[in-house]
Amino acid sequence: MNLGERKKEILRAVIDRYVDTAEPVGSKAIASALPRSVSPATIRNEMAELESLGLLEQPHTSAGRIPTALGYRIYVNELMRRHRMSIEEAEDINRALTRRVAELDRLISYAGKLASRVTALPAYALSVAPPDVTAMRFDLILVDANTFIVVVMLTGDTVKNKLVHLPTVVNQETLTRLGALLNANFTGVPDAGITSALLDSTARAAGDTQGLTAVVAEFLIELLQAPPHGDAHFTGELNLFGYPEYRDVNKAQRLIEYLSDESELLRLPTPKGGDLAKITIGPENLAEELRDSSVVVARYDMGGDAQLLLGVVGPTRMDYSKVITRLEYIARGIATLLSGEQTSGLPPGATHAGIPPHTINTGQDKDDKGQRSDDSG
Amino acid sequence: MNLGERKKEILRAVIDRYVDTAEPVGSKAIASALPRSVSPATIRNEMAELESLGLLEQPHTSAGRIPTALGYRIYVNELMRRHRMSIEEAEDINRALTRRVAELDRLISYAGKLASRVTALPAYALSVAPPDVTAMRFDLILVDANTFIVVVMLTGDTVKNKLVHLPTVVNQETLTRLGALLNANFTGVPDAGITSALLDSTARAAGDTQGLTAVVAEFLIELLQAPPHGDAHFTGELNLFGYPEYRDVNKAQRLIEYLSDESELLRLPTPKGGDLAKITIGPENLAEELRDSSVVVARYDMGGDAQLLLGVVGPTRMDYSKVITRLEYIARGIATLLSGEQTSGLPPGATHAGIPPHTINTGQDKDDKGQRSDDSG
DNA sequence: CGTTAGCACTCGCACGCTTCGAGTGCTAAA
DNA sequence: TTTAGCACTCGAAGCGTGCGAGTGCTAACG
Repeated sequence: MNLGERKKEILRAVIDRYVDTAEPVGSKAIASALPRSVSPATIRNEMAELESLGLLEQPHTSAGRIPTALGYRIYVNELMRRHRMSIEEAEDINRALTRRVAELDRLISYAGKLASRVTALPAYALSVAPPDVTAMRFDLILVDANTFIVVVMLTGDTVKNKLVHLPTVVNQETLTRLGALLNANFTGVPDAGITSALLDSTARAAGDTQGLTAVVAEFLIELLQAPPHGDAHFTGELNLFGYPEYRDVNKAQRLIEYLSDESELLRLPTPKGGDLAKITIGPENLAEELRDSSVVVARYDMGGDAQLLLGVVGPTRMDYSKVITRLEYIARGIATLLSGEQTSGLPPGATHAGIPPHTINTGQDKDDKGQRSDDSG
Repeated sequence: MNLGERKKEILRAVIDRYVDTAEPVGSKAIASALPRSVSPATIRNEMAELESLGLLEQPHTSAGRIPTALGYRIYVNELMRRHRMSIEEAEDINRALTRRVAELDRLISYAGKLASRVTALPAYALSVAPPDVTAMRFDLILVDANTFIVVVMLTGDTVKNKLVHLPTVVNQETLTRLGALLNANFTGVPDAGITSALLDSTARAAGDTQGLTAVVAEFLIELLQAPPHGDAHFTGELNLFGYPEYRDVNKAQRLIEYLSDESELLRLPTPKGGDLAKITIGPENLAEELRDSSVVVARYDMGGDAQLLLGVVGPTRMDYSKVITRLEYIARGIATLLSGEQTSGLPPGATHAGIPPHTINTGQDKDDKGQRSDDSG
């Protein structure tokens, strides 16, 4: 899209103002907002052209203009000024992050909450685990005659346990033997590798006639499959009601219901390749339910194939620049926390001063001509 | 409150209808709804008296009547017909319950979801654990030179674990000794019993110079304190928007925000003494935020001091009878699942046929004259 | 030829008025 | 004590009007 310089300024001004007020903006307002002094009439002519290019539209004759999805696209790809967080804000986030160092699950969900808070939008957080989670070691702990605990350590420093009550009596010997066999046969084995043949042979070798092997295997399979590809958390739904575009409660409700389904979250747009973030505007969304909302997602790679995805959903009229900056900042902070020391104190990469300027990547899948911009001012 | 028979019928009729329609009900509607045939004028006279008794009110002069909080109170205590669930409904709930047998946390939270679904109201579920959770056994598992897993089994068949990375090297010997000492010194000890003197002596005896004892103790304290008195789950917020009394989004939002705070959930009204359920109507609520909503909560004792609380929050105009029946049914089902077999299949006490008629206890703390009724008609 | 002033026109919105009807209280008769 | 009749109240819905923000078009200007 090659627009004249003035058209760009006008489009940007219209969007900036519309993002602020949620009301159609007229020629007069733009005229007084532009640095160069032009008359409203000139603006009107330009706006008429921007409209015929499909970047602006009028809700009705006699109203001002509002941006179309395409208009936002151009804005995001070419026009948007990179938002810089204030030091206070960065410190606020840092403080929120340092306070919480807990298990992965909680940290991820907390990231979502934090994102929601700082963007004033509903947010979600996904940790996309490497698809090849496997067990690393097994321990079976005899508690009493018919109770034992299975402790399974998985790749990624995750430990899970389960208390098993049996209708029959177990002895330490069987348990020890089974433990050794599990460690020998089941570590490093993916979901699909757990065949009934393997189960049978293990059970026989362990002298297990009580189905212990099956119980453990079932638990293991549950662990390997359970979060299909990671944890999904969605929070901050209520923020939606703060925006006039969701004044219609049913509309908001439909959206929230859609997003409350974990499996849908996993299907949301994801930044691919070298992109750190992805903005999907209104009708660019594949899901019907998102067609008049936008999704902004930041990705952070946590070593291996593990990724952290942190996203928000909101009206197409959102402050993409602020949102994306904040999401990236949090994702980076969380990821560094995870990969770095377990001790508290924010890792250097996540301090305000330490953030390097970085690419805004706002890939759009269909008819994405690969525009990218590194607008640093 | 001693009302004439006809006044009771009228009050009941007004409430039944208002619960249905959410609109002021007039004399004519009542006249045609009552079994005995009376003219609207008579009803009007009676309604005027009910109004002067403070049981009904008029939103404005020329509208019909709506019940006051006191009116609901009388209704709930004396007039309400006990709702009987249909077999289909009971089976629906049974089915939902049998499908889910998981860890306590999840089961409780699932109970909330289910309650919310069957009542079409926001719901919460609390498992109020006996205040005396303690550790029952410890196991320390050496993973590699500077990593080990702590497995703690708590009262109530809960098992928790934590992976500990150390900056230094541990050996199996230290770990074994520490494990034995933990089992000797820390089992059955409540939160407050974990003194630094105990820590010191244990560490010394174990030959622990690396602070392992402290790490484990910290984890233990976290476990013993963490859920101040159990887990709280709140779900189904969105249901609120289905009711005209929460058409004002801000009002709904305030309520939801209030209830999203776990610590507030713990402070909600609780059935005490012999009561199985408690209904708190509008201004009877202590919390300002609940003053124009009602809370219905069912309790189920799960052996020991452990309780399951299952509640919903909604407009004062709610179908108390249906709601209370359903909550009790679910609470009973869940509690039986928990205390009963781990295997699936609903315990006998929770089948439809098996539910004995039981007391409706709708205690009201202030000026509760102890009315109770076992209206089984 | 781009820019701008002027002007007629459009159209949503807020305001005030009217009508309608459900429901009431009161009175007087059954 | 109940009921028919009646005047009255008052919110909700419908309708016309005026207002104002904003537009597109035309014609003049540099």
